[in-house]
Amino acid sequence: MVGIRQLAKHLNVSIGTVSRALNGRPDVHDETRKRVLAAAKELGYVANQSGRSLRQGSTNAIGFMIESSVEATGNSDNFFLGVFDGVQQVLARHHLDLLVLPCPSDEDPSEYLQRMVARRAVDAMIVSATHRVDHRIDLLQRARLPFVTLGRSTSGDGYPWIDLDFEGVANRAIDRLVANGHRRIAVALPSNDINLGFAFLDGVRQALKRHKIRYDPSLVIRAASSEQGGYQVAHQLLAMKERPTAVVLIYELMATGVYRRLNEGGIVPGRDFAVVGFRESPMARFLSPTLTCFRMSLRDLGVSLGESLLATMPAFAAVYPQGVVQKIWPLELVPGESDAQQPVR
Amino acid sequence: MVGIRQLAKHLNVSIGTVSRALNGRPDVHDETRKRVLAAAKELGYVANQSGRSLRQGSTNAIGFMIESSVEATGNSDNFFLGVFDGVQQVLARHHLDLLVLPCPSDEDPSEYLQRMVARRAVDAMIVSATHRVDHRIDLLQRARLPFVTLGRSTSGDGYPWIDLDFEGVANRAIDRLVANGHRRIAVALPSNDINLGFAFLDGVRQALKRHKIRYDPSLVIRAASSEQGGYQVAHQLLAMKERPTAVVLIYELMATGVYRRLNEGGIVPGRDFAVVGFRESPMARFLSPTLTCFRMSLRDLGVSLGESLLATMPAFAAVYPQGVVQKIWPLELVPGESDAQQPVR
DNA sequence: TCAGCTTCCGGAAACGTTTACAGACTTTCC
DNA sequence: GGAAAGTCTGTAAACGTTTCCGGAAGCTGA
Repeated sequence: MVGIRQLAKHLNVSIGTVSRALNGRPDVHDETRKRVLAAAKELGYVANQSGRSLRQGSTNAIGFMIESSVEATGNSDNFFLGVFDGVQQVLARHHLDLLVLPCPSDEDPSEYLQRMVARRAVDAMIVSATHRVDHRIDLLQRARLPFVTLGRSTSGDGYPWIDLDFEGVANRAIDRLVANGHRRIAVALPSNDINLGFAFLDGVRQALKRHKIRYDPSLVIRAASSEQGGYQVAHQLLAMKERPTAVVLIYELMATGVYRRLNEGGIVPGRDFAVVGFRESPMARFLSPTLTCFRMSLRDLGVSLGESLLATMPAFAAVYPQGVVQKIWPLELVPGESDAQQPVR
Repeated sequence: MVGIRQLAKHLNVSIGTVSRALNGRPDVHDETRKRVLAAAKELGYVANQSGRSLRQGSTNAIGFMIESSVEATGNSDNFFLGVFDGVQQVLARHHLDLLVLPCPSDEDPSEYLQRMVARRAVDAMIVSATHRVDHRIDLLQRARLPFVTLGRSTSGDGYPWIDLDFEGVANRAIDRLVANGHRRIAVALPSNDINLGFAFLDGVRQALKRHKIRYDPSLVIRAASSEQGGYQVAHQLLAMKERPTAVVLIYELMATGVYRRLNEGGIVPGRDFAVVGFRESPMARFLSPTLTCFRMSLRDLGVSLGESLLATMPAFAAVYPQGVVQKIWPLELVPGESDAQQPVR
């Protein structure tokens, strides 16, 4: 493989000149720069990343930590692919690369992150699926590694985050259901302590209070973020003595499972039982009757994450002067038929 | 941040000794090693990856290239999450990390790969979604970077791959449909030149030949790997003058779209029109009537990919002496109701 | 003419590791 | 008792790049 030395020798210039030429430094003759660029292309030279980052102390890469276990992260129906694309769109403007770091399902997320940070393989991080208390945030702050989280947490202080508007979604979902005459409304929540569950529940309780409906903890069902989780939620609800007439789901993947269980019981969503889903996923678009849910642009979310991250990196702060971004990401209501009907009394 | 120098000074030993102790070299006193390990943990020292890989010429990381665009890859993100987990299980045994490299949707995959290879950020690569002719394979061979592809290609020569058994799946799907009395069978294929489309079509034509059914190119519909793609396939089929009685789908994401279009036309899958899907995805499990499709373990596939990759890496060839692995990955038939009925004549 | 400025380039140090080598000390064996 | 072997450690070079620094050459203006 050709290194900068071979390239320099081939051109009869010093390696310093080659480096300056390739990095767009002003103090190199235009003619020389052209020759260097041409030769680099011809010989297929690309700077060795290890050498470069050792010298510069930066890697020109940013990391996006996800979890391999769908259960843990919650989002799944092609959620991440869309977000990656948005992030990369921003990073490409600055010749930064995106490395996705999937935490193995059998490793502790904090330890995994610790390893990745310590390796200094990336200059900054996007961390998804934040928990109520999330040591990863302290860890990143201690390490002084720029980061943005996708989701909030009670840990850490004054760090940048972007969080889907779980609170708003819950509020609007309840509002719609109440407007349709429902009073006994169940909620499906995550089974772990991922933060979005708390935000969602907050929204639910706010809305119930506004509508002067007593909050009944027995109507909160915890389940996994999966089709099966949704099935179990519906199953539990149907088995209740005082059966609720509606359910609000926190995970996009739950909707199909809920529909399946309802169908098995001969119960038609939107006629006999109201369902409000979360994200309008490709899967949700298929359901019949159509699911009332909430729409967002994954790509735009990715762009926003990328820009917020750059804003926290000293090297780019001038270009993205937003400072510490803390943003609630809005979702747009997509009215469907699944919550259209009054409950049967 | 603490480097090996600070650690050495803190322990009053040389940096050489620290390095040897941490890397498990035999020529260091047990007592010393313990002290070093303890101090490293206490000070939170982890070797800087850039320095290490610069010296060793290897990065202790392997890359997994995917494409951000679902359309291009054909797989949903839950497909990859499962595979990642399997790969990591193998890599963890050798302290290798997995970096997922998502090719932006607006960048040419070969150029993206070229960049990643040239950066020398990984020691080896797994490349997914291979095309009929795929320059990435030549590129990797020229660069002498160990790699495995998920999917075959006509490019390159004697390189390791693992490919889902598209041919076998197509054969079995057709067999079942023919056994159920179908003769006019449509096939949904990818709209691009991804290799799996060719393998699938080969299988279809083999099976048709065995059953002495003429192959009718007009029954081959090309569409995107998505719910919408499936919808369009069904739409086209229903509009045909000589309407087929069955369809075999190549992408897991298509099934829901096909069902939706059939439902709209008041056509019941498995009664009025037969459908055979591809992978048994979480989504597929929900469909009603149940979808006839094919099951595989994503995690096992990941493990196999990981082991095949290590077998091609000189440093691990002794541990994984399989040599160049070329493996057809089997899928298990999951009989459903969607193809159960004889066609209406 | 020459001091001062600008433009361009080469030389060399530095980044943080690993590892070959040499050497100090201890043990073994005749 | 001394040579040989074994055990452990320190020293220093090397990996490929970027960047500071000094200096050569060309230009400007008095």
